[in-house]
Amino acid sequence: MSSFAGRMKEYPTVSLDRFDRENLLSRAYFLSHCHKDHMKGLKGPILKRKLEFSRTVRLYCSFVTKELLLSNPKYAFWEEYIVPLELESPTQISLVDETSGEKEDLVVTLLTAGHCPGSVMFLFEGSQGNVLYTGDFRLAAGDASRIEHLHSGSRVKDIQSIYLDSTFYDPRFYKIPTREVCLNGILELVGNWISQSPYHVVWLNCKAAYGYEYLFTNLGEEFNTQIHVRSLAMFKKMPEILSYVTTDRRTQIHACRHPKDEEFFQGSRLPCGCTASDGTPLRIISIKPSTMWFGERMRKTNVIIKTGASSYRACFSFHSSYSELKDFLSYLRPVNIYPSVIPIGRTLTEVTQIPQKTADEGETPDNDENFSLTLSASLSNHSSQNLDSCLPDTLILQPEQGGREQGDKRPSTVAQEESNDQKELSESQVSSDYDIPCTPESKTPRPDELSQLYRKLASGEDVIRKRD
DNA sequence: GCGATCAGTT
DNA sequence: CACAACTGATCGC
Repeated sequence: MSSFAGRMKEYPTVSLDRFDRENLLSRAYFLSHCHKDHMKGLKGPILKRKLEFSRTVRLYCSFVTKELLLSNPKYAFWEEYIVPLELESPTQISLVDETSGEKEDLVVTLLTAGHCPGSVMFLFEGSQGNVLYTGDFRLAAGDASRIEHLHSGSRVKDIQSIYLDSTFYDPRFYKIPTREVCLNGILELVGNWISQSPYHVVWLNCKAAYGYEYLFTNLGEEFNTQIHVRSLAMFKKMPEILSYVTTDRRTQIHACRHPKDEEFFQGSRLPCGCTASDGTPLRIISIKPSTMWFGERMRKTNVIIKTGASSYRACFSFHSSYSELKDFLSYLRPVNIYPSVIPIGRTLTEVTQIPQKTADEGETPDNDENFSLTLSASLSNHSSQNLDSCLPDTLILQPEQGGREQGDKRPSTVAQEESNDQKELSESQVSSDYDIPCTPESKTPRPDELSQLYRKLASGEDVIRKRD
């Protein structure tokens, strides 16, 4: 789960993967991929209202992410405000303060992230240096060296900060078999089963999320078949996926789902029924893709585990392993690293916090969403050493002063972001509605209304309707 | 009735 | 087995 609050220290007037709270004030939005935990606030009525008034605020994402997003009617209102960008195409974006007219230019480049269809990393280049926001990603060791726009000639660009998918930043997850190794294990298991008879079928027990599509296309290609899924609508403009999926259940490979499938369909059942169209009972095995990891010295890395008479787990990961993350970081050598998630299992060591906001500086929302911390604030000072030794083994959140009660399940540590010029909104304010001026006859705001709206948004005053 | 949030589950 | 999303309870409007 991403716990990133939405803004980067270097370019605080843009928001990424978060669209609520203070992100409502941003001049531009970026969506790295279409998973719901990166879309918080994206269907919010306040944001919708803001877009209707704005001439310059847009959402930037890949073409595929745009398609996936708009395939959900709840996000349809974004259509005219999305600017899809090609991968590997540096694009200049003007960040305009619509109140003052103040303008800042930023160049953004989308880099493939390998997490799910359409997933990208954002490389920002501007007055505050080069910053890489990875979103969620899975890249193999050595991949960073093959990304052109991380280089300038033959040299790696100077990276001020990386906002990192730190899901597996823990030595416990040292090694995760590569995509290819995992895929080959699954291909072999599926092939051995479905070749026995037309009534031998497999059910891929996938979570309801994008990211398994390359599994479907590879299986479809290998066995010259299609995979049964619940809906094709989201892929209708993606022929290379669409051609490998079907809603016709007469196929030997299924990834269909049913709301109650976990309870009833484990092992030897199928969400779409357990008999063939001629009435013959199907012979079903289930394969659950899930993350498997191995220690540094672990030799045996079996990517398929039998979990029952007719059920298996197969290795599959949406995120880079520890060693892949270390490889990525030691290649790019950023000055700062900001982890995007609370580490799983924390037994760890060093960490450097960015300066904390003091408790008496106005209202600080009491939540765990604004945390942000940095490891090794000065990696660049260690240039003569092996950088790997400068990277902390693990990440840990530092205890907050006057910490929480024991038994509180939330992270016991919250590092606040540095205060920006923009005023933070308190929790109660955020849940209220903005009282946005509007011309009754038309959606078009009068010029003074627009300027008034943004002045109010910027000041945090009067915009919030008071509740009693 | 809708949406947000939380705890629990897979 | 560790991720992302669904379910159901609860609360507020």
